[in-house]
Amino acid sequence: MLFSKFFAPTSKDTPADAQIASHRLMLRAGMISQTASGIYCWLPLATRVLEKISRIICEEQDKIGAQKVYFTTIQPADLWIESGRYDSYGKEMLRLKDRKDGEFLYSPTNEEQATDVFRKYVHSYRGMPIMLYQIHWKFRDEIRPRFGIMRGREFLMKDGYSFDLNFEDARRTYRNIFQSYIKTFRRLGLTPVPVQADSGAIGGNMSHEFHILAETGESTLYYDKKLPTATDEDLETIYAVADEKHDPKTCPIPEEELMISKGIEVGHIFYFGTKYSKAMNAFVLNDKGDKVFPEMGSYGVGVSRLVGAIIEASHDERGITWPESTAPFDAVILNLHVKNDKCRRMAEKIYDALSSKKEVLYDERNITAGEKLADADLIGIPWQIIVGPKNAENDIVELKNRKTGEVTNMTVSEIINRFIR
RNA sequence: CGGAGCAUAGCUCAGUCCGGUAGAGCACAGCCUUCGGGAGGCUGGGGCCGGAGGUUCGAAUCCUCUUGCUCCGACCA
Repeated sequence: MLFSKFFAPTSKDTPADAQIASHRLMLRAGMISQTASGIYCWLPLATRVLEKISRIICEEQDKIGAQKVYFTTIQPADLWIESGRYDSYGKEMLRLKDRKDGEFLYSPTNEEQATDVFRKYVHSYRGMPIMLYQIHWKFRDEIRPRFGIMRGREFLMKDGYSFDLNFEDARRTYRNIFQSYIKTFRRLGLTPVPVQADSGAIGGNMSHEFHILAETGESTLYYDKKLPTATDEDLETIYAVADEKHDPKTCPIPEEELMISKGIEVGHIFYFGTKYSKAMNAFVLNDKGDKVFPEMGSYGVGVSRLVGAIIEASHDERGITWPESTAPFDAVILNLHVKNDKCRRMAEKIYDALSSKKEVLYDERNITAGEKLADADLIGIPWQIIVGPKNAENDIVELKNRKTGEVTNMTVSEIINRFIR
Protein backbone atom coordinates (compact mmCIF):
# COMPACT_ATOMS: atom_id res chain seq x y z
CA MET A 1 0.00 0.00 0.00
CA LEU A 2 1.36 3.40 -0.98
CA PHE A 3 1.07 5.86 1.88
CA SER A 4 0.23 8.66 -0.57
CA LYS A 5 -2.91 6.71 -1.56
CA PHE A 6 -3.74 5.41 1.90
CA PHE A 7 -6.52 7.18 3.76
CA ALA A 8 -4.98 7.78 7.17
CA PRO A 9 -5.57 11.44 8.01
CA THR A 10 -2.96 11.89 10.73
CA SER A 11 -2.65 15.05 12.79
CA LYS A 12 -0.11 16.51 15.15
CA ASP A 13 -2.78 18.43 17.02
CA THR A 14 -4.10 16.84 20.15
CA PRO A 15 -7.90 16.90 20.04
CA ALA A 16 -9.37 18.90 22.90
CA ASP A 17 -12.10 16.42 23.81
CA ALA A 18 -9.96 13.33 24.08
CA GLN A 19 -9.04 12.51 27.67
CA ILE A 20 -7.24 9.19 27.49
CA ALA A 21 -4.25 8.02 25.48
CA SER A 22 -6.06 5.55 23.27
CA HIS A 23 -8.73 8.07 22.28
CA ARG A 24 -6.16 10.78 21.56
CA LEU A 25 -3.97 8.45 19.56
CA MET A 26 -6.82 6.96 17.56
CA LEU A 27 -7.93 10.45 16.56
CA ARG A 28 -4.40 11.66 15.83
CA ALA A 29 -3.56 8.54 13.83
CA GLY A 30 -6.68 9.05 11.70
CA MET A 31 -8.22 5.77 12.83
CA ILE A 32 -11.68 6.94 13.82
CA SER A 33 -14.04 9.79 13.10
CA GLN A 34 -16.82 10.67 15.49
CA THR A 35 -20.25 11.10 13.96
CA ALA A 36 -22.33 11.46 17.16
CA SER A 37 -21.79 10.90 20.86
CA GLY A 38 -20.48 7.35 21.26
CA ILE A 39 -20.82 6.62 17.53
CA TYR A 40 -17.72 6.43 15.34
CA CYS A 41 -16.71 5.71 11.79
CA TRP A 42 -13.79 3.29 11.58
CA LEU A 43 -11.28 4.47 9.00
CA PRO A 44 -8.92 2.16 7.09
CA LEU A 45 -6.15 1.88 9.70
CA ALA A 46 -8.62 1.00 12.47
CA THR A 47 -10.59 -1.28 10.19
CA ARG A 48 -7.47 -3.29 9.47
CA VAL A 49 -6.93 -3.70 13.22
CA LEU A 50 -10.55 -4.74 13.80
CA GLU A 51 -10.14 -7.36 11.10
CA LYS A 52 -6.89 -8.67 12.59
CA ILE A 53 -8.51 -9.01 16.00
CA SER A 54 -11.61 -10.62 14.52
CA ARG A 55 -9.56 -13.18 12.61
CA ILE A 56 -7.75 -14.29 15.77
CA ILE A 57 -11.02 -14.54 17.68
CA CYS A 58 -12.61 -16.58 14.89
CA GLU A 59 -9.65 -18.98 14.77
CA GLU A 60 -9.89 -19.60 18.51
CA GLN A 61 -13.66 -19.99 18.38
CA ASP A 62 -13.39 -22.51 15.56
CA LYS A 63 -10.91 -24.53 17.65
CA ILE A 64 -13.51 -25.11 20.36
CA GLY A 65 -16.24 -25.98 17.92
CA ALA A 66 -18.19 -22.72 17.86
CA GLN A 67 -19.79 -21.98 14.49
CA LYS A 68 -19.89 -18.53 13.02
CA VAL A 69 -23.19 -16.97 12.00
CA TYR A 70 -24.69 -13.54 11.53
CA PHE A 71 -27.69 -12.77 13.66
CA THR A 72 -29.66 -9.63 12.83
CA THR A 73 -29.10 -6.17 14.24
CA ILE A 74 -32.77 -5.24 13.87
CA GLN A 75 -35.11 -7.53 15.79
CA PRO A 76 -38.85 -7.62 16.43
CA ALA A 77 -39.95 -6.59 19.91
CA ASP A 78 -41.99 -9.80 20.20
CA LEU A 79 -38.87 -11.92 20.82
CA TRP A 80 -37.91 -9.73 23.75
CA ILE A 81 -41.44 -9.58 25.11
CA GLU A 82 -41.30 -13.39 25.24
CA SER A 83 -38.17 -13.42 27.38
CA GLY A 84 -39.45 -10.58 29.54
CA ARG A 85 -36.54 -8.32 28.70
CA TYR A 86 -38.38 -5.86 26.48
CA ASP A 87 -39.49 -3.98 29.56
CA SER A 88 -36.61 -4.80 31.91
CA TYR A 89 -33.82 -3.71 29.55
CA GLY A 90 -34.93 -0.11 29.90
CA LYS A 91 -33.71 2.96 28.09
CA GLU A 92 -30.42 1.41 27.00
CA MET A 93 -32.37 -0.36 24.27
CA LEU A 94 -32.81 1.62 21.09
CA ARG A 95 -36.39 1.08 19.98
CA LEU A 96 -37.58 1.59 16.41
CA LYS A 97 -40.76 1.42 14.40
CA ASP A 98 -41.10 0.22 10.83
CA ARG A 99 -43.48 1.74 8.25
CA LYS A 100 -46.35 -0.37 9.51
CA ASP A 101 -45.79 0.90 13.03
CA GLY A 102 -44.42 -2.49 14.08
CA GLU A 103 -42.12 -2.39 17.09
CA PHE A 104 -38.48 -3.26 16.56
CA LEU A 105 -35.17 -2.70 18.32
CA TYR A 106 -31.49 -2.50 17.45
CA SER A 107 -29.94 -5.49 19.13
CA PRO A 108 -27.86 -4.88 22.27
CA THR A 109 -27.22 -8.67 22.68
CA ASN A 110 -28.67 -11.82 21.16
CA GLU A 111 -29.78 -14.41 23.73
CA GLU A 112 -33.36 -14.23 22.48
CA GLN A 113 -32.50 -14.57 18.83
CA ALA A 114 -30.03 -17.40 19.42
CA THR A 115 -32.67 -19.24 21.45
CA ASP A 116 -35.25 -18.60 18.74
CA VAL A 117 -33.02 -20.06 16.03
CA PHE A 118 -32.26 -23.06 18.24
CA ARG A 119 -35.90 -23.87 19.00
CA LYS A 120 -36.92 -23.66 15.36
CA TYR A 121 -34.44 -26.28 14.18
CA VAL A 122 -33.20 -28.41 17.09
CA HIS A 123 -35.70 -30.84 18.55
CA SER A 124 -33.56 -33.78 19.61
CA TYR A 125 -30.63 -34.35 21.96
CA ARG A 126 -28.83 -35.68 18.87
CA GLY A 127 -28.44 -32.10 17.62
CA MET A 128 -26.61 -31.07 20.76
CA PRO A 129 -24.41 -29.62 22.07
CA ILE A 130 -24.27 -26.63 19.78
CA MET A 131 -22.47 -23.34 20.02
CA LEU A 132 -23.06 -20.36 17.69
CA TYR A 133 -21.23 -17.08 17.60
CA GLN A 134 -21.03 -13.92 15.57
CA ILE A 135 -18.97 -10.76 15.34
CA HIS A 136 -21.41 -7.97 14.70
CA TRP A 137 -22.40 -4.45 15.66
CA LYS A 138 -24.45 -3.80 18.77
CA PHE A 139 -26.15 -0.69 20.02
CA ARG A 140 -26.65 0.20 23.66
CA ASP A 141 -27.91 3.67 24.36
CA GLU A 142 -25.45 4.36 27.18
CA ILE A 143 -26.29 7.09 29.64
CA ARG A 144 -22.83 8.46 29.25
CA PRO A 145 -20.63 7.34 26.39
CA ARG A 146 -17.01 8.27 26.97
CA PHE A 147 -13.35 7.67 26.17
CA GLY A 148 -13.82 7.37 22.42
CA ILE A 149 -14.60 3.84 21.32
CA MET A 150 -14.00 2.44 24.84
CA ARG A 151 -17.58 3.08 25.86
CA GLY A 152 -19.33 3.74 22.62
CA ARG A 153 -23.02 3.32 22.04
CA GLU A 154 -22.42 1.44 18.81
CA PHE A 155 -19.72 -1.19 19.20
CA LEU A 156 -18.41 -4.36 17.58
CA MET A 157 -18.80 -7.43 19.77
CA LYS A 158 -18.19 -11.12 19.44
CA ASP A 159 -21.13 -12.82 21.10
CA GLY A 160 -21.49 -16.58 21.44
CA TYR A 161 -24.30 -18.80 22.71
CA SER A 162 -24.06 -22.39 23.91
CA PHE A 163 -26.74 -25.04 24.28
CA ASP A 164 -25.99 -28.12 26.38
CA LEU A 165 -28.12 -31.03 27.48
CA ASN A 166 -27.32 -30.88 31.19
CA PHE A 167 -25.47 -28.91 33.84
CA GLU A 168 -22.27 -30.99 33.67
CA ASP A 169 -21.93 -30.43 29.94
CA ALA A 170 -22.76 -26.74 30.30
CA ARG A 171 -20.12 -26.37 32.97
CA ARG A 172 -17.55 -28.06 30.74
CA THR A 173 -18.48 -25.72 27.91
CA TYR A 174 -18.10 -22.75 30.24
CA ARG A 175 -14.61 -23.93 31.24
CA ASN A 176 -13.62 -24.47 27.61
CA ILE A 177 -14.69 -20.97 26.74
CA PHE A 178 -12.85 -19.61 29.77
CA GLN A 179 -9.58 -21.23 28.66
CA SER A 180 -10.17 -20.24 25.06
CA TYR A 181 -10.64 -16.62 26.06
CA ILE A 182 -7.35 -16.61 27.95
CA LYS A 183 -5.61 -17.93 24.83
CA THR A 184 -7.37 -15.42 22.58
CA PHE A 185 -6.37 -12.41 24.66
CA ARG A 186 -2.79 -13.64 24.89
CA ARG A 187 -2.62 -14.00 21.11
CA LEU A 188 -3.74 -10.38 20.91
CA GLY A 189 -0.65 -9.42 22.89
CA LEU A 190 -2.54 -8.78 26.14
CA THR A 191 -2.41 -10.14 29.67
CA PRO A 192 -5.98 -10.95 30.70
CA VAL A 193 -7.11 -10.92 34.32
CA PRO A 194 -10.23 -13.04 34.84
CA VAL A 195 -12.44 -12.11 37.76
CA GLN A 196 -15.72 -13.32 39.18
CA ALA A 197 -18.52 -10.98 38.26
CA ASP A 198 -22.16 -10.16 38.51
CA SER A 199 -24.27 -11.26 35.62
CA GLY A 200 -26.22 -8.02 35.21
CA ALA A 201 -29.02 -7.86 32.68
CA ILE A 202 -28.08 -11.18 31.08
CA GLY A 203 -29.12 -13.10 34.20
CA GLY A 204 -27.68 -16.27 35.67
CA ASN A 205 -25.39 -17.34 38.45
CA MET A 206 -21.92 -18.11 37.09
CA SER A 207 -20.07 -15.28 35.44
CA HIS A 208 -16.52 -14.07 34.82
CA GLU A 209 -15.18 -10.87 33.39
CA PHE A 210 -11.84 -10.62 31.58
CA HIS A 211 -9.93 -7.44 32.18
CA ILE A 212 -6.82 -5.73 30.89
CA LEU A 213 -5.05 -3.87 33.67
CA ALA A 214 -4.83 -0.16 32.88
CA GLU A 215 -4.86 3.06 34.86
CA THR A 216 -7.65 4.37 32.68
CA GLY A 217 -9.88 1.33 33.20
CA GLU A 218 -13.40 1.96 34.42
CA SER A 219 -13.63 -1.14 36.62
CA THR A 220 -11.98 -1.74 39.98
CA LEU A 221 -10.59 -5.23 40.54
CA TYR A 222 -9.68 -6.95 43.81
CA TYR A 223 -7.38 -9.94 43.54
CA ASP A 224 -4.81 -12.11 45.23
CA LYS A 225 -1.35 -10.78 44.48
CA LYS A 226 -0.40 -14.25 43.20
CA LEU A 227 -2.78 -13.88 40.25
CA PRO A 228 -0.48 -12.28 37.65
CA THR A 229 1.99 -15.17 37.95
CA ALA A 230 -0.61 -17.91 38.26
CA THR A 231 -0.65 -20.86 35.85
CA ASP A 232 -3.71 -21.70 33.78
CA GLU A 233 -4.79 -24.45 36.20
CA ASP A 234 -4.96 -22.00 39.15
CA LEU A 235 -7.11 -19.51 37.75
CA GLU A 236 -10.42 -20.50 38.76
CA THR A 237 -9.35 -20.98 42.37
CA ILE A 238 -7.46 -17.75 43.00
CA TYR A 239 -9.41 -14.91 44.54
CA ALA A 240 -10.22 -12.26 41.93
CA VAL A 241 -13.45 -10.30 41.80
CA ALA A 242 -14.94 -7.22 40.19
CA ASP A 243 -15.80 -4.40 42.58
CA GLU A 244 -19.53 -5.14 42.80
CA LYS A 245 -18.67 -8.63 44.05
CA HIS A 246 -16.05 -7.57 46.57
CA ASP A 247 -16.98 -7.33 50.23
CA PRO A 248 -14.14 -6.68 52.68
CA LYS A 249 -16.07 -8.57 55.38
CA THR A 250 -16.18 -11.85 53.47
CA CYS A 251 -12.96 -11.54 51.49
CA PRO A 252 -10.80 -14.65 52.15
CA ILE A 253 -7.55 -12.86 51.33
CA PRO A 254 -5.70 -10.92 54.06
CA GLU A 255 -5.49 -7.24 53.29
CA GLU A 256 -1.73 -7.25 52.75
CA GLU A 257 -2.03 -9.87 49.99
CA LEU A 258 -4.89 -8.16 48.22
CA MET A 259 -4.19 -6.16 45.07
CA ILE A 260 -6.52 -3.42 43.88
CA SER A 261 -6.22 -2.30 40.26
CA LYS A 262 -8.16 -0.60 37.54
CA GLY A 263 -9.13 -2.73 34.58
CA ILE A 264 -10.70 -2.46 31.15
CA GLU A 265 -13.37 -5.10 30.70
CA VAL A 266 -12.82 -6.79 27.34
CA GLY A 267 -14.75 -10.03 27.86
CA HIS A 268 -17.63 -11.33 29.91
CA ILE A 269 -18.96 -14.88 30.07
CA PHE A 270 -22.20 -16.10 31.62
CA TYR A 271 -23.80 -19.37 32.51
CA PHE A 272 -27.52 -18.85 32.99
CA GLY A 273 -28.99 -22.33 32.76
CA THR A 274 -32.52 -22.55 31.46
CA LYS A 275 -33.50 -18.91 31.90
CA TYR A 276 -34.14 -18.28 28.20
CA SER A 277 -34.88 -21.82 27.06
CA LYS A 278 -37.74 -22.05 29.55
CA ALA A 279 -39.05 -18.55 28.98
CA MET A 280 -39.08 -19.12 25.23
CA ASN A 281 -40.12 -22.75 25.36
CA ALA A 282 -37.03 -24.06 23.60
CA PHE A 283 -36.69 -27.77 24.35
CA VAL A 284 -35.49 -31.09 22.94
CA LEU A 285 -36.31 -34.70 23.69
CA ASN A 286 -33.58 -36.76 25.35
CA ASP A 287 -32.77 -40.43 24.72
CA LYS A 288 -35.63 -41.47 26.99
CA GLY A 289 -38.14 -39.26 25.23
CA ASP A 290 -38.25 -36.70 28.07
CA LYS A 291 -38.59 -33.01 27.41
CA VAL A 292 -35.36 -31.21 28.32
CA PHE A 293 -34.69 -27.47 28.39
CA PRO A 294 -31.12 -26.74 27.26
CA GLU A 295 -28.60 -25.32 29.67
CA MET A 296 -27.29 -22.14 28.12
CA GLY A 297 -24.45 -19.70 28.39
CA SER A 298 -23.40 -16.59 26.54
CA TYR A 299 -19.93 -15.28 25.91
CA GLY A 300 -18.93 -11.78 24.85
CA VAL A 301 -15.74 -10.10 23.67
CA GLY A 302 -15.66 -6.36 23.08
CA VAL A 303 -13.89 -6.33 19.72
CA SER A 304 -13.97 -2.58 19.16
CA ARG A 305 -13.11 -1.91 22.78
CA LEU A 306 -10.11 -4.21 22.40
CA VAL A 307 -8.61 -1.78 19.91
CA GLY A 308 -8.64 0.86 22.64
CA ALA A 309 -7.44 -1.58 25.28
CA ILE A 310 -4.51 -2.71 23.14
CA ILE A 311 -3.49 0.92 22.60
CA GLU A 312 -3.80 1.66 26.32
CA ALA A 313 -1.43 -1.24 26.93
CA SER A 314 0.85 -0.47 23.96
CA HIS A 315 1.85 3.14 23.46
CA ASP A 316 4.54 5.65 24.37
CA GLU A 317 4.86 9.43 24.17
CA ARG A 318 5.27 9.36 20.39
CA GLY A 319 2.39 7.08 19.50
CA ILE A 320 1.08 3.55 19.31
CA THR A 321 3.32 0.48 19.60
CA TRP A 322 1.16 -2.28 18.13
CA PRO A 323 1.80 -5.91 19.04
CA GLU A 324 2.70 -7.77 15.83
CA SER A 325 -0.47 -9.86 15.93
CA THR A 326 -2.83 -6.90 15.68
CA ALA A 327 -0.77 -4.26 13.86
CA PRO A 328 -2.48 -2.74 10.81
CA PHE A 329 0.65 -3.50 8.73
CA ASP A 330 3.67 -5.74 9.29
CA ALA A 331 6.16 -3.08 8.26
CA VAL A 332 6.42 0.44 6.92
CA ILE A 333 9.10 1.53 4.45
CA LEU A 334 10.16 5.14 4.92
CA ASN A 335 11.78 6.66 1.87
CA LEU A 336 13.17 9.78 3.50
CA HIS A 337 14.16 11.49 0.25
CA VAL A 338 11.83 10.58 -2.61
CA LYS A 339 13.70 12.71 -5.15
CA ASN A 340 16.94 10.84 -4.53
CA ASP A 341 17.20 8.17 -7.24
CA LYS A 342 19.17 5.74 -5.16
CA CYS A 343 16.75 5.97 -2.24
CA ARG A 344 13.83 5.45 -4.56
CA ARG A 345 15.36 2.42 -6.25
CA MET A 346 16.24 0.77 -2.95
CA ALA A 347 12.88 1.49 -1.33
CA GLU A 348 10.94 0.25 -4.35
CA LYS A 349 12.99 -2.91 -4.55
CA ILE A 350 12.20 -3.72 -0.92
CA TYR A 351 8.56 -2.79 -1.36
CA ASP A 352 8.12 -4.96 -4.45
CA ALA A 353 9.77 -7.92 -2.79
CA LEU A 354 7.92 -7.71 0.52
CA SER A 355 4.45 -6.75 -0.59
CA SER A 356 3.70 -10.13 -2.14
CA LYS A 357 4.15 -11.88 1.22
CA LYS A 358 3.62 -9.20 3.87
CA GLU A 359 1.33 -6.30 4.56
CA VAL A 360 3.61 -3.37 3.88
CA LEU A 361 2.99 0.36 3.84
CA TYR A 362 5.39 2.34 1.64
CA ASP A 363 5.77 6.00 2.61
CA GLU A 364 6.74 7.66 -0.68
CA ARG A 365 5.04 10.98 0.10
CA ASN A 366 6.90 14.11 -0.91
CA ILE A 367 7.08 15.55 2.61
CA THR A 368 9.88 16.11 5.08
CA ALA A 369 11.76 13.26 6.68
CA GLY A 370 10.69 14.42 10.12
CA GLU A 371 7.05 14.24 9.19
CA LYS A 372 7.41 10.68 7.92
CA LEU A 373 9.29 9.54 11.01
CA ALA A 374 6.73 11.18 13.27
CA ASP A 375 3.81 9.63 11.37
CA ALA A 376 5.42 6.20 11.44
CA ASP A 377 5.89 6.43 15.20
CA LEU A 378 2.33 7.68 15.63
CA ILE A 379 0.60 4.90 13.72
CA GLY A 380 2.94 2.43 15.39
CA ILE A 381 3.65 -0.26 12.79
CA PRO A 382 6.07 -2.68 14.53
CA TRP A 383 8.90 -2.52 11.98
CA GLN A 384 10.19 0.58 10.23
CA ILE A 385 12.47 0.13 7.23
CA ILE A 386 14.22 3.47 6.86
CA VAL A 387 15.84 4.36 3.54
CA GLY A 388 17.87 7.59 3.84
CA PRO A 389 20.31 9.24 1.42
CA LYS A 390 23.45 8.90 3.57
CA ASN A 391 23.05 5.19 4.25
CA ALA A 392 21.94 4.62 0.66
CA GLU A 393 25.37 5.75 -0.52
CA ASN A 394 26.77 2.72 1.33
CA ASP A 395 23.94 0.43 0.18
CA ILE A 396 22.56 0.29 3.71
CA VAL A 397 19.06 0.67 5.07
CA GLU A 398 17.91 0.64 8.66
CA LEU A 399 15.50 -1.75 10.31
CA LYS A 400 14.03 -0.11 13.38
CA ASN A 401 11.84 -1.75 15.98
CA ARG A 402 9.08 0.67 16.90
CA LYS A 403 8.69 -0.61 20.44
CA THR A 404 12.32 -0.95 21.55
CA GLY A 405 13.79 1.69 19.25
CA GLU A 406 16.53 -0.79 18.37
CA VAL A 407 18.13 -0.10 14.97
CA THR A 408 19.95 -2.61 12.76
CA ASN A 409 21.81 -1.66 9.60
CA MET A 410 21.17 -4.09 6.77
CA THR A 411 21.56 -4.44 3.03
CA VAL A 412 18.50 -4.54 0.80
CA SER A 413 18.73 -8.30 0.33
CA GLU A 414 19.20 -8.87 4.06
CA ILE A 415 16.01 -6.91 4.72
CA ILE A 416 14.13 -8.92 2.13
CA ASN A 417 15.36 -12.20 3.60
CA ARG A 418 14.52 -11.01 7.10
CA PHE A 419 10.84 -10.69 6.17
CA ILE A 420 10.47 -13.43 3.58
CA ARG A 421 11.79 -16.63 4.99
C1' C B 1 -30.84 11.27 35.20
C1' G B 2 -28.33 15.09 38.69
C1' G B 3 -23.97 18.64 38.52
C1' A B 4 -20.33 21.60 35.55
C1' G B 5 -18.56 23.40 30.94
C1' C B 6 -18.13 24.25 25.73
C1' A B 7 -20.11 25.60 20.54
C1' U B 8 -16.24 31.41 16.02
C1' A B 9 -12.16 28.67 9.25
C1' G B 10 -10.75 21.52 8.19
C1' C B 11 -8.07 21.46 13.47
C1' U B 12 -6.47 24.09 18.13
C1' C B 13 -8.17 28.52 19.86
C1' A B 14 -8.34 34.35 20.60
C1' G B 15 -12.22 38.02 20.28
C1' U B 16 -17.69 37.86 24.30
C1' C B 17 -16.97 41.24 30.67
C1' C B 18 -17.21 46.62 28.24
C1' G B 19 -22.13 45.88 21.24
C1' G B 20 -19.23 49.36 16.14
C1' U B 21 -15.26 46.34 9.15
C1' A B 22 -14.27 38.32 11.21
C1' G B 23 -8.78 37.15 13.69
C1' A B 24 -4.07 33.94 14.78
C1' G B 25 -1.30 29.46 14.45
C1' C B 26 -1.54 24.90 12.15
C1' A B 27 -3.87 22.49 7.91
C1' C B 28 -5.18 23.16 2.52
C1' A B 29 -3.73 24.97 -3.04
C1' G B 30 0.37 27.01 -6.28
C1' C B 31 5.61 28.24 -6.80
C1' C B 32 10.60 28.18 -4.75
C1' U B 33 14.27 26.55 -1.22
C1' U B 34 14.89 22.25 1.93
C1' C B 35 15.20 16.88 3.03
C1' G B 36 17.49 11.80 9.48
C1' G B 37 12.59 14.04 13.85
C1' G B 38 6.14 17.51 12.17
C1' A B 39 11.88 22.99 8.28
C1' G B 40 11.61 28.00 5.73
C1' G B 41 9.89 31.89 2.14
C1' C B 42 6.23 34.19 -1.20
C1' U B 43 1.20 33.99 -2.97
C1' G B 44 -3.82 32.27 -2.55
C1' G B 45 -8.63 30.06 -1.17
C1' G B 46 -11.49 29.44 2.86
C1' G B 47 -16.81 31.87 7.88
C1' C B 48 -25.11 32.53 8.23
C1' C B 49 -19.60 33.20 14.83
C1' G B 50 -24.54 25.75 16.35
C1' G B 51 -30.07 27.12 15.47
C1' A B 52 -34.60 30.26 16.47
C1' G B 53 -36.63 34.46 18.59
C1' G B 54 -35.87 39.22 21.14
C1' U B 55 -33.35 44.11 22.74
C1' U B 56 -30.67 47.94 19.78
C1' C B 57 -29.37 52.77 14.76
C1' G B 58 -26.07 48.48 14.97
C1' A B 59 -25.29 41.75 17.97
C1' A B 60 -20.05 36.64 17.55
C1' U B 61 -20.63 39.92 21.93
C1' C B 62 -26.64 41.46 25.84
C1' C B 63 -31.58 38.55 27.00
C1' U B 64 -34.90 34.11 26.22
C1' C B 65 -35.61 29.43 24.19
C1' U B 66 -33.51 25.34 21.72
C1' U B 67 -29.94 21.61 19.59
C1' G B 68 -25.33 19.22 19.84
C1' C B 69 -20.77 17.83 22.18
C1' U B 70 -17.39 17.18 26.52
C1' C B 71 -16.27 16.36 31.70
C1' C B 72 -17.71 14.65 37.05
C1' G B 73 -21.27 11.44 39.52
C1' A B 74 -24.96 7.57 39.66
C1' C B 75 -25.89 3.36 35.99
C1' C B 76 -24.03 -0.37 32.68
C1' A B 77 -21.50 -5.57 28.76
